[in-house]
Parts: sequence; C-alpha cells; structure tokens
Amino acid sequence: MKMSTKGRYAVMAMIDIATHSDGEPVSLAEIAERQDISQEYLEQLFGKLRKAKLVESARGPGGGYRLARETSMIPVAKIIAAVDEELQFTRCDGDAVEGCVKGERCNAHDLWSSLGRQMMAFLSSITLEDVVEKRNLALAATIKQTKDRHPEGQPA
Amino acid sequence: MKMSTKGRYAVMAMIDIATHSDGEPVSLAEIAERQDISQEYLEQLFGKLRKAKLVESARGPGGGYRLARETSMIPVAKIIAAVDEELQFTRCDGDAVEGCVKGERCNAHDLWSSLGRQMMAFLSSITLEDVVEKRNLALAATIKQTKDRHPEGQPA
DNA sequence: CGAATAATTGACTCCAGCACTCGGGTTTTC
DNA sequence: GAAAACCCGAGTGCTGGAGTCAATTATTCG
Repeated sequence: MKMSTKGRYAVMAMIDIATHSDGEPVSLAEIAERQDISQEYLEQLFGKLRKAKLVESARGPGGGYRLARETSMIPVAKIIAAVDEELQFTRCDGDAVEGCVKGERCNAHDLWSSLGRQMMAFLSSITLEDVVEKRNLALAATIKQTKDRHPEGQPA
Repeated sequence: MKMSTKGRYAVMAMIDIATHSDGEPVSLAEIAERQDISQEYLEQLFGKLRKAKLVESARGPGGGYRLARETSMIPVAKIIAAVDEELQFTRCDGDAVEGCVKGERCNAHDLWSSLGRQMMAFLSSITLEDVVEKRNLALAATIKQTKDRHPEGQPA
C-alpha cells in the first residue's frame, strides 16, 4: 500500500507556493530547488494542476505559478486527484464491481469500499490551509466532518 | 495511491476460510477455486500468514489451513501487514525522517503521518469478524475507536 | 508399504507503470 | 531580441509486483 511520488510532490509544491508567495508568482526553478524535485518533473505535475484549476500560470521573466484560490478552499484530496490517475486503491472501491471475483461483489468489497471512503473523507476535509498552519490534522478532520454532518452546529 | 493485490488476496482468503470452515481445515485448492486466485500465488501468501501466526496448517490429505484464533481476534490490519512489506505509504510516515527533503522533515510530513495513522486506526479496529458479519464497517470502527479512548464507557 | 494429497520452499520470469529525462516549442518582459 | 519562464509530447530505464514452476516434505488412507 503506497502512494505515488506524484501526489506527494504535488502537495509539497503547493505548500511551497502557499508559504513563499507574497503576491508574486513562484517559479518552478525555486520550487525545484527548495523541495529537491527536478524542474522537468515539476513541469509535468503543474500542467495537471493548472488544468485542474488549482494554480494559475504567468509566463515570461518573473513568471511562475500562484494559487488559483485561497488555501482554505483547496482540499488536499483535490491536489492528489489532479496528478494521480487513480486515487482509489482497489477496483472494488466505488460502486463498480469490475475488480471483484467472477463478476460478482467479492467478499471483501464493503471493506475496501469503506476504507476508500474513510481516506477520501479525511483528505477532502483537510485543506492546504490546515497543512500550512500546521494544525492538528486529525483533530481538524474530525471537527469538519462533524460539521458536515450537522451543519446547524448542534453536535449529535 | 493503491493497495497491492497481496493484501487484498490475503484478506479475501481469510474471509473465505472463516466462512467455509466447519472445524475442518480448508485447502488452498478450494480457496483458489472460490476466490479465483492461482494456488501457487496463495501458497506464497499463506507462508507469510502462517509465520504471522494468523493461520495454522495441516498437511496431508484432508489438510489445509484453519484460522489460528477467533475471527474477532484478527484485525484486518494484521492480515495486510503479514503479507504486505510496507503498510506505510510514504517514508515520511512513522517517525523516521529519511524520505523527507534534504534530511529534514518535509513540509507535508505531518499530513502523511496523520493519514497513515488514520488508516491504521481504521484497519486495526476492524476485525475479520466484522467483515464476515457484514457489519457497518465505518460505524464499527468509530465505536471501537471511541471505546479505546474511553475504556470505562463514558463517551467524551 | 505405497500412493495420493496437500503443505513448504525458493528460485525464477514477465512486464506494467512509475519516475524521471530530453528536446523542442511559445509567451512575456525588459 | 535575448533571457526567463512556462508548455508539451515523446522517450527511457528499471524496480517491484504479480504470478509461475519445480522439487521436497509431511500426512493420511487403503
């Protein structure tokens, strides 16, 4: 069970921009240097991040990338999803049954499905802001997920 | 982000034994047939499951494998850990700093670390019994994790 | 005993996909 | 118009997962 470097690098790069941008765009060269990732590889990733509308680019000298929205509006899940082909871990995940045994739901289907939902819930509830501010992430996630279920503020 | 088939297959096989065993050991041939996994591959996995003391073997005709303990005493996390080299997804996970940037903690360290803990907590709290009984897994996990934090039964 | 059954072991092959690299663009600024 | 940056598609090497194979040992049953 592991995550690809693409997702990791993308999140690292986004954090880098968030922490080093003072309005001016941040160049890939800077990010590459600070995060120790090859610039060429970053270019690939940022192509996808841009298509996903998570960053905006500025060409020419002094150009680079800046975040397309506030950090509080960028869930980590979105970043990973933008660069990582498949966020799911098993083909069982989701509602499709294709990966299951002999065309039927496999005996562990609910388990994987449930696990997938847990992770998605976690990564979706945590925003770039949370990470940058170094909040207690597990706690932040719990609070937000509770809020989602009880939008009017009355805890269960 | 994905999970290896080893972990998937191992859990499927354990569920298979749990549901088809009436005291008699279950042979790999049966499991292979029912779960549509090659017997040779299962042999590898069961070697590890045996070493992890999750199953016991019986050789000779009528032999096979049986669970080494009750299903309620087998957390899914243990099964996966037994066959999957690394349950962690990033080298950032855990306390080691090796995978991080330039020998320091990378800017996303806490995030991965936190994510890893979430998954482990989930998979550790769910037992083979839960899966076999087709319980509501997310709910089961929440209840047990709450119990862990408040052993005397007083919910927060 | 001997034959059949099944676990046990370890070495081996295959290959998809990841993790990059490379070489060319184009746009913008000064 | 030169330099700084983004943009993009193709190409490459190789690790590790996924699965096979063959030979051995242990057990049961007739």
